[in-house]
Amino acid sequence: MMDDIFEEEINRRRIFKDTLILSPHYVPEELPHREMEIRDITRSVAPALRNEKPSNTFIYGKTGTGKTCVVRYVIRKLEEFANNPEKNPHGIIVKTVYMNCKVRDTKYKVLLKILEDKKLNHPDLKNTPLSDRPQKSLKGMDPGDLYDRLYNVVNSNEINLMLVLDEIDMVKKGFDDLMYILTRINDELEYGNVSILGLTNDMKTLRRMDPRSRSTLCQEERVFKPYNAVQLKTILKQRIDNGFQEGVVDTGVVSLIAAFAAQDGDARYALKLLRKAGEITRDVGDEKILKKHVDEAKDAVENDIIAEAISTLPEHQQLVIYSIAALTSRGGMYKRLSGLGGGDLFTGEVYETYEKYCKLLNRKARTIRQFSEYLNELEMLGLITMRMSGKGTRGTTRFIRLGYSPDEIKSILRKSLGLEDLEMKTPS
DNA sequence: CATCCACCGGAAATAGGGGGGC
DNA sequence: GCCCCCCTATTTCCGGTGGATG
Repeated sequence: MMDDIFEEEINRRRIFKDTLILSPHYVPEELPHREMEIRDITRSVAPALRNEKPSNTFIYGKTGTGKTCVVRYVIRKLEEFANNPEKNPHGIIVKTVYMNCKVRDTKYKVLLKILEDKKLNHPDLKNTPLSDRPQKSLKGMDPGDLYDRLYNVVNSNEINLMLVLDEIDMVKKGFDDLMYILTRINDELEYGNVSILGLTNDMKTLRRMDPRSRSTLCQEERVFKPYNAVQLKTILKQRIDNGFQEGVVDTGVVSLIAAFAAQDGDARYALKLLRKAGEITRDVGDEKILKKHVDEAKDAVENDIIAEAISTLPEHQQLVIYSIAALTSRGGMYKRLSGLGGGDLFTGEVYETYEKYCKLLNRKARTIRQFSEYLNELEMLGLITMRMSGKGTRGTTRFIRLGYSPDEIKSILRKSLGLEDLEMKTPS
């Protein structure tokens, strides 16, 4: 009897139906407004089913425009097709390896990931890369050997191998060499082939690329446009139907979320907002999502994004950004000198502060050369912005400015750096 | 105009963690 | 165990750069 009351209560306040559907990695069965892109990429990839090498394809689109989703969808379908004996009576072998180059950021790591992938070490295959390695790792092997292993497994099994390199712009070391290796292997292979799908959200990638790498990678190009508000609404509705209980999300709320996300055309952001708004609604015990929940969710999501970015940074980069935050709230030299309200800092003063925090925490400070790299990386992450000094300063320096509120950043970092008790002793 | 400043960023050198092969 | 190779991260070296200074 009491259980009934509990259950009734639980059901009444139930907001979600299936949170998995709202997770960022979920690939739905239907991808609204990407039908054309799916068709194009399927066409690019399909020759593999005839044992022909697909064109290497370069896909550009800002975050949240569905690149990863579409590509994963297509390669999943491709493999399903290839693994179905009725549809693929000749048993043509198609393998796809997906990787995110944020983690595999060098030629070597990319090669390792390919060779250690389960799909290339399947027991049905001959000459698998790991067959003579009891420790199941190829770390430390010479790149020439890695190349031979790749050649052998592809050649002796006549594999149509498709590599998906997501965030390909993050490959810094050996990118051109990697592209070269992957083209050369096609020339040398007697059977099978290797093709590349490269995804990026950074247009500058193309400019930076060696022309030869570019022509290798960009045999075909696709651009994904940002979603508009109407399209975002369809996407949200689709997830709401399966992810939320009925009646929890009104159309007004959908429009509101779509409008926020339409500024960048970012579907991932829209889904994050939706999910967060649902969580907030559930936690306060309301029955449906209200406008105020969405507003609150917006702040929370933005905060989460920064907190996530900062807390996964290496320690020294955390120290750098902490120094910037500390100086920003204290004013910085520019403000002191000019009396203007700008929050800009000089490279030099930030470095000095960084050194002081290092001393405080008994860490060895990196040299200024390395420090300068850290600044560049922080800028790429959007945590700070920099511009070259113009008139009014001595020499060339960079003005550094925090992208977010210094207090937020300090409080996130104080814990992870263990600065809580030491803060008072900070030298000025 | 010469020179200095304060920093930038490429390249080579070095350190340190693994591993192979004998 | 020894010698050598590879990888990554960091330091060292050094030739710029754009403006300020005198």
